[in-house]
Amino acid sequence: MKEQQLNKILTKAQDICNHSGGRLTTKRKGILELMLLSNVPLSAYEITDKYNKSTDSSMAAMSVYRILDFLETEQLVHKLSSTNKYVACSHIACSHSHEIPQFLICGKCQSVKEIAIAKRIADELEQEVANAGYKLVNSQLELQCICEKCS
Amino acid sequence: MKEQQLNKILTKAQDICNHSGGRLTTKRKGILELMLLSNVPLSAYEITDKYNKSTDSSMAAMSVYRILDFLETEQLVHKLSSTNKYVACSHIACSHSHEIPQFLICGKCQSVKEIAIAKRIADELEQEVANAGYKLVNSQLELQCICEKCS
DNA sequence: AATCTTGCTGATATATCATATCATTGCTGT
DNA sequence: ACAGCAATGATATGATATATCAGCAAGATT
Repeated sequence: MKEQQLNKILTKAQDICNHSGGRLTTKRKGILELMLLSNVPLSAYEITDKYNKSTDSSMAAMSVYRILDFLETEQLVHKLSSTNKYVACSHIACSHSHEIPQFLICGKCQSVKEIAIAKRIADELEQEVANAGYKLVNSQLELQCICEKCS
Repeated sequence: MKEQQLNKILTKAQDICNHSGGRLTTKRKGILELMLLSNVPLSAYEITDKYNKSTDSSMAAMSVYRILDFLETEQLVHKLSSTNKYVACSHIACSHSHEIPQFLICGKCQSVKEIAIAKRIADELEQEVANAGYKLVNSQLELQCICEKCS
């Protein structure tokens, strides 16, 4: 990722936080930056290690979990519940409103692509769920895939 | 669940294991039965506790994990990776070949309904994934819902 | 500016989920 | 009966996540 692009995203993230009243502190920003620069999802403990190594700091994992909670609330990062890892949102700098995220997770290299599926499919899925008597509350999908490079 | 129905399922499970060369031992059968009788997915440690209470036994969690691995391989149980819990397959006694399971997980009461979505939707989903350059390897979906009773 | 309030972080403990490894038991086929 | 292999026991440890209370820092109120 180019530095210019990174800065643009971080600035937008700052805007989002300002707007919601949250504070994008130095540490929170540091965690977000680190996640934006990672090609793969990271566990909370991996994030902790990376952060501490990159800053000669010693933040506890506990703090990282709290910061991840915050960033999730601001929709700046997503948790992949199938792998217990976390990724930066791919669409922070996009102006359009956020779609419900869908993740393609490569089973070989662990890379993740965040896509938006056609609304029609999401609707059909919701209809199927409704047919079963249930109401869909969150259609975030985590799909186990093989990426282009690995296949 | 009626006892007659439970026995039918357990007999079918026995058949499946015989066919694959696996052994449905007393303990494995006990764990499967316990899971079939549960209305909600259970964690490995919850299964361990239930089993030990129901039999004055003291199986270690380690053994339960191994047994769950076995039962998963035989497709008698499924793991819900979004919640780290395990459920008995709803279709053990069905004669038709197994579809890829899709789970509707109630966010309030934790109950789970295992459904098969229309093949057309699955195909469309796969096509979208292909458009993104990825290849779908496992389309098991875990959908966060609210069930009829809870809504 | 001093104080207050709130939210952020530190620190520690503990709960929960999962795997590694080696020893022992017990079926199964010969 | 015996050898071989699958299943289980036993113990240790790693990985993920939450609870709780104390201290600190930034903006709000006076």
